[in-house]
Amino acid sequence: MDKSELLRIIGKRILELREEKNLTQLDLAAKIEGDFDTTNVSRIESGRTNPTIFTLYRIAQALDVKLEDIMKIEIPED
Amino acid sequence: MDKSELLRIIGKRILELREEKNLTQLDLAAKIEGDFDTTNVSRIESGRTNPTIFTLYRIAQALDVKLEDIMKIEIPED
DNA sequence: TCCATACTTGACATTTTTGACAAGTCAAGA
DNA sequence: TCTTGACTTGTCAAAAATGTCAAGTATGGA
Repeated sequence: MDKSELLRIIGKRILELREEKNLTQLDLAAKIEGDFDTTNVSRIESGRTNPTIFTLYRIAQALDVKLEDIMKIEIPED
Repeated sequence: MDKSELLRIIGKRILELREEKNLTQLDLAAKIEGDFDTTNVSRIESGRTNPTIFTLYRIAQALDVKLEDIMKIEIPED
């Protein structure tokens, strides 16, 4: 799996989790610890950025899920 | 959990996985797809840097574990 | 049609990761 | 002691994430 595919999958997973909670990007950004903008949510969900683990951790916290839940992705065998 | 604690935990987990496989930092760096230096392994294992998800993914691949296995950390309740 | 909401996209400055190299520490063994 | 291997730490440039704002698109409702 290449970088862009990984980022798309992670982003899609975050989008799914956010929609499960019925949150808008604005709601999510507001729940995230520290400064966070809907711009970043959009960029991450659409796979246009390669977030750091701390950024993902803050997102996981705001979504009330574990960090590993965001990583539970069906990784195509290479 | 604050940022530095998260990074220390993730780093420790990678160190554990690497030692389970009896790899040196040099071995690991060499197995990682694309360019990777032992400097980076050291910085990540010691929690001095906040790696991107793609970097962690490449490390997971080199360690033959799933990305989520690196994230399976006992998260202290806040 | 107009408006509001939700989201995307572009631009920008700041900060940080990444990749590379050199030098330093530290421990084990000849 | 000297050397080797493993790892750490500092510096540096290049690339990229982050944070912020503004503008654009799209949809649905009044």
